[in-house]
Amino acid sequence: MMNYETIAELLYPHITKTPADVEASFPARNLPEGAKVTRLAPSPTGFMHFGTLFPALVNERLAHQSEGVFFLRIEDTDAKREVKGAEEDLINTLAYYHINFDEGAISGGDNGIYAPYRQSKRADIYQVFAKDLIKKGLAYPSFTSEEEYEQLKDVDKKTEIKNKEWSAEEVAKAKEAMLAARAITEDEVRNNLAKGNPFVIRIMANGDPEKKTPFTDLVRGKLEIPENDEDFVLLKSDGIPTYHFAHAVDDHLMGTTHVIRGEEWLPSLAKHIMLFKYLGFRLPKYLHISQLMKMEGTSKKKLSKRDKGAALSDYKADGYPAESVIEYVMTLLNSNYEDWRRANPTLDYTEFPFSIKKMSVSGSLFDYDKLNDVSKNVISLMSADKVYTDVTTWASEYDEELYKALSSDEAYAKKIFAIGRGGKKPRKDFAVWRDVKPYLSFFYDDLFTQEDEISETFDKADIKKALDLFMLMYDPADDNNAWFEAIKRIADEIGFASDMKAYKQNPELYKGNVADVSMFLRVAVTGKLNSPDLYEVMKILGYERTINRIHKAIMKYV
RNA sequence: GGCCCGUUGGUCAAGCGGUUAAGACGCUAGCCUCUCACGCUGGAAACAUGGGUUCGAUUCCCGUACGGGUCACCA
Repeated sequence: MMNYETIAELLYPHITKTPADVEASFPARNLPEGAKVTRLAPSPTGFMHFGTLFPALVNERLAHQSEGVFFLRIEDTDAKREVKGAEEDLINTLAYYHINFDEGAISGGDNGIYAPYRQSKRADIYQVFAKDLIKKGLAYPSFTSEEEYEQLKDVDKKTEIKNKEWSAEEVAKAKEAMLAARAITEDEVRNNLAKGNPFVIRIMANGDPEKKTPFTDLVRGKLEIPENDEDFVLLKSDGIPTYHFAHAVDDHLMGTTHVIRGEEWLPSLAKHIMLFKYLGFRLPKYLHISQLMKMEGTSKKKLSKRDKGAALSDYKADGYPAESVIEYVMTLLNSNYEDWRRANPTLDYTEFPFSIKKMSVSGSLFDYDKLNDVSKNVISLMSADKVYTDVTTWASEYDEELYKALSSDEAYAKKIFAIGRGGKKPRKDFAVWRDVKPYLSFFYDDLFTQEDEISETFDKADIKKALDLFMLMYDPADDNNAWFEAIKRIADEIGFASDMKAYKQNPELYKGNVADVSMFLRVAVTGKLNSPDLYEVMKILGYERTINRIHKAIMKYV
């Protein structure tokens, strides 16, 4: 007869608290009915990527929309994989995308009554529960010799598993070994401890995978989960828990009501259900978000950290405003978000009634075209001041030349950004701040380049004459109409059609039309065949700069 | 390989037993227009497959195929 009580004491003599003691020090939350408590629980093993932002936003919305609590817990249970600076990057990046926490491991500190929020600092808490499970015969220690342990550390588990195909025999064999390990005796424990052999704590799984547990996932609906029969590890040999154990203990203690995570966790659900049962905890609600995919050749693949577009820093570098990225994520998360946005173009996204029911069950494919379109819309609704501020901030970090130009004359730059902005049909020139420079470089003499030339089909004499005439006729005091009337007169003067309708009916009667005349001017003034409204452009450039540009162009035809 | 999840146009996605199967992005024709960017009006383009259940299946059930996930002292 095994004495579980004794084994537990041998293993954890320094743990004197009971689960009840721990529970008492972490009282339940006092929140209004229906308030959701959610959390983001990242592990600091790399830099922020899109796949973290995705569930982060769901967690944040669901909590704050229900007057609940959203907290940050750092799952730093794997010292080997920990990356320096990752936690800081995580917090900064989340803040950049307006993901704000009510409590947790915020900016280096611990903010909240359930502290600590870093799992590496909670070892004793987990051990209290582990010890209790051992006492109850629901978990047991599993020793490895020092050599075996060293070997274990060298194995590249990830590639090994990836390449392994599990035969039925192997599975049966592993199971047998597991059963043998359960029968560890008090003496064996004593001996191993005396030798200083490291040990892990495993759960004593009593599930039968043939039996299915009905389970309801908030996005996926009714599922059938096979019971767990695997004696998975609860505490690693360093005394730190695995994800599974930490999840059960922490989310219980911290009062998480909704566990929102990626669907890659679905297969582990059986373990978690078992743990909550063994520990006597009430199961939280679960919501498994479908994975974000990317196109690789002809098939879809999980968007992994290394993929282009996965690192959130890429979006910042390209100059996607944070608002655009959030907006795009919202469209991915709730299928009716775009309809709502059309109906409420100026409301903040936080006003949107986020609904779990409208979340996608199948994975979504990351689509740059769509992101760009969303971003263009977002930017088109910004004020010129906001655009100026954002572009300048971006340029200060990524484009010194542009930064210098913009900051040299704030009022001038704002006038440029005001073109076609604020009306019912705003221009949509920018998807990213990177687009800004090529768009407005001609406004600055230092950045001006002659990009396009007038087609050879036009007579150079005509071009010169048109430009000459404009020099004479241009009156910066003219309004848009008067300005255009002048161009029409020039057209008539050089044998081009001033009336487009007449031109279209008999194009052979003319050498060209007003649009062509405008084009001559546009190429002279902006160096490009395409630009925003020329009248506006000239007004912003100012009389002198406009005339200078035209003068220079004329010189080419002399 | 075992287990789990999924499958509506190129992409995202409404739909919840009877629909001309929405909408968005992209592509495309045209209109508007001093060019561009907008905007407007159109167009091409889809229910993976086989069997049930049913008067009737995109919708419900089963199989098949395909795709994805997962099987660590990682999360």
